[in-house]
Amino acid sequence: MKRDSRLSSVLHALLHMAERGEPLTSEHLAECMGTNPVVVRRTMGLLRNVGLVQSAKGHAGGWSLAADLKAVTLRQLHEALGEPAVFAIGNRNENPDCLVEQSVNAVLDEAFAEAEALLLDRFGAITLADLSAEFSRRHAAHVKERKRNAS
Amino acid sequence: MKRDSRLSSVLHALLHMAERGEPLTSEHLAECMGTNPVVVRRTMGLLRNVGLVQSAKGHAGGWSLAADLKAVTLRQLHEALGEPAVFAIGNRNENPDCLVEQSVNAVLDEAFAEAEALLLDRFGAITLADLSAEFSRRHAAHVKERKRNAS
DNA sequence: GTTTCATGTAACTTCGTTTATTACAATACC
DNA sequence: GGTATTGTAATAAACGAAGTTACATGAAAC
Repeated sequence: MKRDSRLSSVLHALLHMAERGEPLTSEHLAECMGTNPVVVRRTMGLLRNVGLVQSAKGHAGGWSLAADLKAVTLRQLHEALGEPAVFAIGNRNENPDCLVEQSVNAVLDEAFAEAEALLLDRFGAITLADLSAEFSRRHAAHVKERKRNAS
Repeated sequence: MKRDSRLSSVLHALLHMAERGEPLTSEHLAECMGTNPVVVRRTMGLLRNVGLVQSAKGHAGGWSLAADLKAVTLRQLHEALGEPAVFAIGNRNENPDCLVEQSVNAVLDEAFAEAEALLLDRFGAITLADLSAEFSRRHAAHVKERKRNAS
């Protein structure tokens, strides 16, 4: 089953944008994410629709953040991407006549709903600032490690 | 995103098998599930591999339950099906060099792991007997409703 | 023992979805 | 004006899941 990795992609892109501070072109982002500039524009366009980023054409144009890192949650991003299906597993038929299947669906749906609620709740509690902090932590550890190896 | 509905399918099939008590052919099951006999054999074969059902060739052959309804959990079935990916969302690259992406992955993975643990936990607590009971409840309600409408 | 019914399984095809690509219009800056 | 960049439609490619065909195997009926 092929997974939707757009959330992961945009997070990657947004953090790079936050690091840099100047607009990054679709081409640059595409290269750094191993994809295509048009795909980047399509995806980032969804974030622009809800005001999370802005884009500029022409010289020195590109994409830049339009919101405070502390104010953007993963849940917002998930919603901006159109709330794609969370699960790769599901019912065969959502509205079956068969009572057996209806029973199966009801029980499965409940379990899925709980797990989805938990996930979205977690997403709602994680901000871009949290991710940025996680990066800083890893970056510091990385630098320290490199230093140790060099000496 | 296309979902893997095999868990839903096999539950449907297993409950029908439990209702009937006699072996059901792949063809019968396929018809009642809106699919193909070969697909049924492929899928049920996975359950046979772990001893949950048995199959018989020839006249009066077919598929029948080989375990107690109370002893079979959804989690076992999920495992028997090869533990297919639960989520339709995931990381773009599981082992990136980029520290930014590593940070993103780490945070996302943690959230997914929690939600998956919850789901599998729920699956572990639901048996075929529970589903059968749910069906009986719905069946009784259905019969009652039909009676009421007829009078 | 031959016919019929059913599973077992490999190989192939079809289908739907997602992603990538091409192409070109629109716009901003120098 | 020329160049860099986004915006977007249309198309192609890639992929995986499901469906299908074909045939071998085995068990029961007659």
